[in-house]
Amino acid sequence: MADLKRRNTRQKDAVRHALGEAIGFVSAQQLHLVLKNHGSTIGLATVYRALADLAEAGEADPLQSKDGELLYRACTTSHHHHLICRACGKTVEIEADRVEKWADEVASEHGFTQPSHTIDIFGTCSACQ
Amino acid sequence: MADLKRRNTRQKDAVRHALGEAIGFVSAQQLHLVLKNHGSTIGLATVYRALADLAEAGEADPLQSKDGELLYRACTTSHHHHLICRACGKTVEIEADRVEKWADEVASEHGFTQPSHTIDIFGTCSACQ
DNA sequence: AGGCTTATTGAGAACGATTGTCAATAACTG
DNA sequence: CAGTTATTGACAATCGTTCTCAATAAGCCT
Ligand SMILES: [Zn+2]
Ligand SMILES: [Zn+2]
Ligand SMILES: [Zn+2]
Ligand SMILES: [Zn+2]
Repeated sequence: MADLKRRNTRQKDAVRHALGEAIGFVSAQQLHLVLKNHGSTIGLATVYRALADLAEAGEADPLQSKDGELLYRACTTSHHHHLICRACGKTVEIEADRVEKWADEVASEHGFTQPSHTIDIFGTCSACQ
Repeated sequence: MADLKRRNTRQKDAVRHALGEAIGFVSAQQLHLVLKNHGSTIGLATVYRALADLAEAGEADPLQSKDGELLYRACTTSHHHHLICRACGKTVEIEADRVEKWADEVASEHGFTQPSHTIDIFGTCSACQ
């Protein structure tokens, strides 16, 4: 389990940048297409690996889409949740200590430890009515 | 769009029953294996179709697992959420009007309509510590 | 700058969950 | 019971993701 030394590569930076430009949550395949269209020769597997790394580093938030795809979004590092437009993907970050506390309380009330949670809100944004 | 007439089949009943026996959330493949082990000759595709039907009818709750699998559980028909043990899958149904209201308010505060949400709590249950 | 070590890349194969195809079967109707 | 057609089951096909592995290039040390 000797931790391996991470290297900074031009590819990982490209993924980070493309993710930052994206509007809402995007898939690895979408990002790969965008990068290709911009002239990059980056491989699809590399995009998958870079996104997984960014998510582990807290630089990206992962989201299981309704149809089983794994989507990512560039995010602030503090814990938060998302309000997502079903039509255009526009996303608002949500913070609510009350709900965080509620989730942990529910867990401990039932004798569950090491609580974590998944909370996402969906809707149609004002521009997409 | 002529709605087609649903038929009651022995296979769908078998899936419904097997789902009821299951401990927590289970996958179509798991149910298929269980049914096979009990002597059934049901096809895998049929299990997938039956579960999708049950979910649409509100008789089962779907859950996207962390690793992209679609899991199901026999549930009450009223709206609720789940507290799930990461180790053994034991599941507790949670109802909390406060949180329901909060989610809808967050949506409307940001101009989002037709709100819906995904809320799941995970932890390690007392038996699995 | 030059050379060494090894993490990272990219192309393609492999994988696993899910869905589509289609002839055979079996629910319902009357 | 006979006719209509929704449903079944075996298999192929799809799709997102991961694996494999030889080639490349970061980081490090002269
Ligand atoms: Zn929108
Ligand atoms: Zn939270
Ligand atoms: Zn448990
Ligand atoms: Zn709810």
